[in-house]
Amino acid sequence: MARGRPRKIKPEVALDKAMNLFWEKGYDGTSMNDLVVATGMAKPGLYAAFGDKEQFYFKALAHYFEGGGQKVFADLKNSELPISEALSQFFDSVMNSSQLVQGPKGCMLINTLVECAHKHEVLDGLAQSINEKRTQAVAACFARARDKGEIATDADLTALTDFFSGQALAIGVMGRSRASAQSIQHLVDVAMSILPLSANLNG
Amino acid sequence: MARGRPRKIKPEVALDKAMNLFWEKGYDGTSMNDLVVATGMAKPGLYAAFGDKEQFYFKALAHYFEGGGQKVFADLKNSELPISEALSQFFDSVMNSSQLVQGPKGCMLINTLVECAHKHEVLDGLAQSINEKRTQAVAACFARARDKGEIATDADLTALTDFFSGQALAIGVMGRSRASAQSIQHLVDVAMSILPLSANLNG
DNA sequence: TTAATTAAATACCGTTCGGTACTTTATTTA
DNA sequence: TAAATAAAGTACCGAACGGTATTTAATTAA
Repeated sequence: MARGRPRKIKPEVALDKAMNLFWEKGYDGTSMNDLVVATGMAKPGLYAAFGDKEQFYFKALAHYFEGGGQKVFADLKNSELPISEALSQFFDSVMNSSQLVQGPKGCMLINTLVECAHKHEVLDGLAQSINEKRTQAVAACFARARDKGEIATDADLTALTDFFSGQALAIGVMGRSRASAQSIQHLVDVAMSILPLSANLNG
Repeated sequence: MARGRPRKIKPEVALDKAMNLFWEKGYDGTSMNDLVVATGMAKPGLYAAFGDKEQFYFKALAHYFEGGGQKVFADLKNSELPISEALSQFFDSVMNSSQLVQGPKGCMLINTLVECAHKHEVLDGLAQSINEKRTQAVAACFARARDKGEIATDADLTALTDFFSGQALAIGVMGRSRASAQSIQHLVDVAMSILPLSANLNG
């Protein structure tokens, strides 16, 4: 066993609680004292475990991605389902995450891009990288669909990718601003109705 | 003429400069001292003219709406153009405003919804109200198009409204996070390609 | 049982925050 | 020219901020 006084709180548990607080209240809106209360760790312990506030937020955002988007994006990228079903599953995941009834609202990535990425180079780098991963997952999904003959060969896959990837941004803002579940579903339904337009009619 | 020492700065000019600063740096990211520097007014003058920080931001957001969205929404609502052209103009305006090369980035309404609306009831009220006005303008546009016979009578206008109104949210986040103009244009192009699906084929 | 180790806990640092009291200056009216 | 008015300018308030030095408590290795 490790020497010295044992930890009262597992750092991974503290990080998860910190993530939820940053998610809900944002970077500037969350003070280190708020984090002390939320995690149960004393302030010097937080600095020892996670570094300064910027590094702490960075780790919280990385944890957010690892606990959610990473798998969702991989599922989309690797799905063997028809593209309409793969995208439906993707949007279901995005909606579920952005509309949690209790706890933080919206998408922490989008909150970061809007609130604080432009002021913290390090956070901007991570946020942009996660943002690109989502777009790349959608792109991979369309490339696969084209290879499988589901999509017309003359369809503009880049434009379709930008469109479907961008819908996640709208969903995140709607979740954050407590739009009705119905209106979010409407947005997704209409967006999905694009797909038949691009279908390979010879397939 | 007014008695007493004359104003060094016109309040309307100061409000416009304050709006730009709030737009760029957000509520928590903008300090009263920042506003003193940006407006050229001393701090007690700001409080006398605009109230406390929350009231100041409220007036800045209202000014933002009056100087942009209000006209854009009215144009969309009252446009006699075919709906495809009316919506194209609407999206052009939204893109232009969200992609300003110099100055604030993104859409101040969306920045407000994401960053601070949930923490300030008064700001939330105004932001929600502007948000609804955009959706109502899109709805009015579709209702008119239906009355003119441009849209199939069985089309789901509510869903189409939520979809097109929601695209503005995606555009705002993309502008804020410095997405390429091309990717934003892609999103709009694909979204607009929805319209023929809803067209009245007998019209 | 003692020394070494590690974390908890407290108390504090200088800075910046939103907000205001007070003094000074410029102008109009009497 | 004197009184009244209104804004500018300065200086400051207590509180909260991010961050840290120091002491205390709990555990393991010797």
